[in-house]
Amino acid sequence: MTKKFNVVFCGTPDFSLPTLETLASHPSISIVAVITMPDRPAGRGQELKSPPVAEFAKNNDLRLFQVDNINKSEDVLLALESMNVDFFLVLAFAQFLGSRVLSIPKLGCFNIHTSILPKYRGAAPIQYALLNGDTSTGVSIQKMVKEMDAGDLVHFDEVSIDPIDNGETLYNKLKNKAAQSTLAFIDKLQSNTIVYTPQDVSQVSFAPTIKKEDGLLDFKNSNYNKIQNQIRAFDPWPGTYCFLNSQRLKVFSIERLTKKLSPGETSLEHGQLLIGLKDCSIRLSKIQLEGKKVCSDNELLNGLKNKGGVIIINP
RNA sequence: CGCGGGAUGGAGCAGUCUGGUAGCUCGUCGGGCUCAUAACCCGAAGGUCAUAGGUUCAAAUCCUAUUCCCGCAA
Repeated sequence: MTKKFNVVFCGTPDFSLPTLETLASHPSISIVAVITMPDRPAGRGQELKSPPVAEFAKNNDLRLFQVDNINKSEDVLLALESMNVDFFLVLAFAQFLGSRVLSIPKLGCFNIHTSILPKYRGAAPIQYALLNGDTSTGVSIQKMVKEMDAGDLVHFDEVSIDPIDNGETLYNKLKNKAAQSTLAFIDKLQSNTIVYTPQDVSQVSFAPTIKKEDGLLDFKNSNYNKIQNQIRAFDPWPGTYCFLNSQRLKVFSIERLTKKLSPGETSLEHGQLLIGLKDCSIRLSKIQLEGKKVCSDNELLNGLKNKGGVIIINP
């Protein structure tokens, strides 16, 4: 009879679901607890919403804890300490685990990270891979230590980044790959073939949290690749934007043109919205004015002819 | 009840404040001019003005309620 592992799963958004489902249906895994963030007001109506992981736990009768800060939740810590846990699996949890939590499970806490460590430690590895125009990234599983994303690697899988990938498609690729990597990791645990590989400290890079303002397009000081990668990386969140006569204008796709414009210069031709970059000029082909729907530059300009001129401003 | 914008021919928008004949830029269809064109000219079709009530001689416009879409914020 094979050993059955007692596992605690920590995660919050939909990103965690395939992996959680994989665990839940694995014959060698017994999920003894699921930890996630509390319900929060979300969306336009500010209605209280449960995180996807909480929904899953409720629907599958898993023991669920929803806490803001696990390190300060004494009752949860005591409960976890009494459970004879083999290991924690942490994926997109949005909380830091302190040393007391790390010491609870016998085998340790393992974190699934969406880059190949030591590259892109931090909160936004997916976006940074796209921002930098990387052609591949991956999923790492590391044994957690007190320093963020700095633990020994126990497993990793590579994932290719195609030119058409954006934040959403890469997110989905990695979401599913994380579940596969988890299976491979469990196999290693069962066969006792885990190798702990320290990270090469000289190769460390960081991917700090993305802020909404990071989506501001600076046409004047950017070249084509930078703008293109920015749009890819931040699609669909947080989105990229500039300003059209003081109104926010989201940019969804651009086209490269041979037309020569000086950096930052705007021009209207044949119903197209053009702007110069450092190395070429582009057309803003799919855009959205605040309060409006996504449409083409042509459609937007048709409507604007009833109003005034058009200027793109980058504050 | 977090803040704000919006719903008008197939598309994007004016018109609403100050009630009185449905308008603009496109697209579509037909014709003309071109070697030709995303060019230009002429003509045509196409709209229960989101929904339901109310006020009025008269409502896209004012009042009330509802539905849906979107930006911010998280």
